[in-house]
Amino acid sequence: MATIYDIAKRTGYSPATVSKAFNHYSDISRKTRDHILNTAREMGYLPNTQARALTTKRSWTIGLLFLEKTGVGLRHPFFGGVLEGFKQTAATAGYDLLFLSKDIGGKANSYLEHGKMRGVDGVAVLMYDAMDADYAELLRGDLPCVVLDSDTEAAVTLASDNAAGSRQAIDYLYGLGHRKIAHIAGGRGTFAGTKRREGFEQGVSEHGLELRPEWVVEAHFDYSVESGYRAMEELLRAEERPTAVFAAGDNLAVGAIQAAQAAGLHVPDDISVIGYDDIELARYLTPSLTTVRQDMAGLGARAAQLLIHAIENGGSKEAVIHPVELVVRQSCREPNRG
Amino acid sequence: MATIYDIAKRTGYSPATVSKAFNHYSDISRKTRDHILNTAREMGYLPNTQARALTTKRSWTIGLLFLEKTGVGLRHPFFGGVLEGFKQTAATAGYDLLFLSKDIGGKANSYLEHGKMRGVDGVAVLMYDAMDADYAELLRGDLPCVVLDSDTEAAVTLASDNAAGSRQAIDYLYGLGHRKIAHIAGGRGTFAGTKRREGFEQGVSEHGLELRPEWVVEAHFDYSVESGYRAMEELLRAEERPTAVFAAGDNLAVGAIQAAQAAGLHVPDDISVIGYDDIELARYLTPSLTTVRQDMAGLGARAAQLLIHAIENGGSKEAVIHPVELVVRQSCREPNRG
DNA sequence: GTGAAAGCGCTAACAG
DNA sequence: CTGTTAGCGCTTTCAC
Repeated sequence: MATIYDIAKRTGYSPATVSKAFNHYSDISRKTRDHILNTAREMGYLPNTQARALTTKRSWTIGLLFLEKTGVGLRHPFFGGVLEGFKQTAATAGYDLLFLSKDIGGKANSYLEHGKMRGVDGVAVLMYDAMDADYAELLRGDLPCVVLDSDTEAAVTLASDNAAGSRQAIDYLYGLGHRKIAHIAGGRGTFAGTKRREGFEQGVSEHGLELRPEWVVEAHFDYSVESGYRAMEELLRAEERPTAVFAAGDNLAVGAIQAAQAAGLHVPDDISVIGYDDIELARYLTPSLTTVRQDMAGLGARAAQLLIHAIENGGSKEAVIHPVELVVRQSCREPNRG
Repeated sequence: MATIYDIAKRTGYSPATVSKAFNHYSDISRKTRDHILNTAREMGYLPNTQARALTTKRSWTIGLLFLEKTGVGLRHPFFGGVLEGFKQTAATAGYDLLFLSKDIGGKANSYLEHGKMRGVDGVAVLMYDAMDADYAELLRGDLPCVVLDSDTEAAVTLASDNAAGSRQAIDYLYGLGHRKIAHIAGGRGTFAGTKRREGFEQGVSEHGLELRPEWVVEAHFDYSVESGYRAMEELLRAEERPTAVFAAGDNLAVGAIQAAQAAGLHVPDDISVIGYDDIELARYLTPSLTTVRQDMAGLGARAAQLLIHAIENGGSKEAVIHPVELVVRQSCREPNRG
């Protein structure tokens, strides 16, 4: 691999001048620059980012944090969408993405250590476990961070408008005539889950509806179809059956619908179900799923912007809210007047 | 950040000795090593991987290649699963994962350039576009590569047993009594799609079944639900309607079922549908989807092993086949004898 | 067992 | 405008 020394030798300039040519320094003649750049191209020169990072203390790398528990993170369509948006925006700004783990071949022992060893410029926490001490350590550290769906004050924060989304869902169900509304919650320890539950409770109480404890069941925190299925089974054991269910995620809603059908109920005739996310499949289910759409790619892109801004300009630890949108399809209808 | 010089100063040893202590050199006394390691820990020392990579020419980084077209790669549950398995295995072996793009802030112009600039030790091609010249350039380059679902001879290759999977699907349908079997293919330019189509054709002809051209429709290469929907619409316009459809992906199958239902058909009573992948949702659909299961996490893990082996031992460009498994659920039944 | 010295490829003052 | 020098943090001969 050619180095700037090779180019220097070939062009007759010094390595320093060659370096300047690549870094768009102004104090270099246009002619010299072109000459250098051209021969660099001829020689197939590629800058060595490691060497550059060593002196500049800037790696142009962003660390990515996902929950490491199996089946939770990358497998979920929501995070796939977010990651895609994030990656796109980061790449355009010149940043590469590197996954952070706490145990990388036994070398690093925490996310923070891993990030520092690798010299990442910042880290994006796309999914976290609030119970995880390593996550807290990371936020305490001095790396710029953006955290998705969190309310930490230790970092820039980006959340989808969980409260408003839940409210819209409840308002919609209420508008259809539902008075017995249940909730499949996203699991404690999940910021989004908590916010959506709060939104649910608030909506229900503002409409003066009854809020039965047995109408709120907590799914496992993985937002999986299976968790939704189980939660719905539990819901259906309630003394009085709700006429509508607001699930804190589309996967949960899918499981819920499945469980309802397995119990001999028809959705939406016997029970309405509304989800949250708007995953690709939502529109193709039977019945197609009414849900609160999160702009996944947009969230990812915004997260990347926020992090990059924090990296490049420092700046405050703001908390940004990203809007959501109710998507009406066919899994809800007016309740049975039976 | 503490460096080995700081540790050297503090312990009284030289930087060279400190370095040796970390790298498990044998010519260093146990006592010295422990002393160095302990004070390193006290000082919160973390090795700088960039500096190390600069001298060793080894970054312990693997480049990851996904199709960059929106909505195709990361969003697909199959790749989420594969990536998860890959990540896990790579991390255990001490490798970090970095996404490769062809245009990183206008600096690199191809995957190969990007990988070389970053000094990755190898690259995993998890999804590719055979038409993409940059992909070909990458394989021609001197970086160790593993390619998923490909038959290139320029790299280690790992494919799920597409032929056998398709055969199992066809055999199963035949066994149920189907004689008019259609195929929604995964799109030209996709190795897996091609193999599955071949498996289909072979199975059909070996059973002596009619192979009508209008019973094979090519979906868009993105394996999306929408593509499946469109393909099924086309299939249903055929002069004679098939009694069963083998779709080259679960997403395609979901779309196909949806389209069938929209056309007033009942699955599986009027038409059977079988998929390929076994995504999480498959079991929760109505009807639950009979499909050919790919071991996503296993594929990812195996891909990582193969690549790491190639990196560390060089070795031949073998082609590995990963087994699949038919999962019978409720989207297929014996054809209507009407 | 240990250390001195050189070098990986690049950038950042500072001179000229 | 261009070049000299020093150094980023680490590893690697090769002496001792």
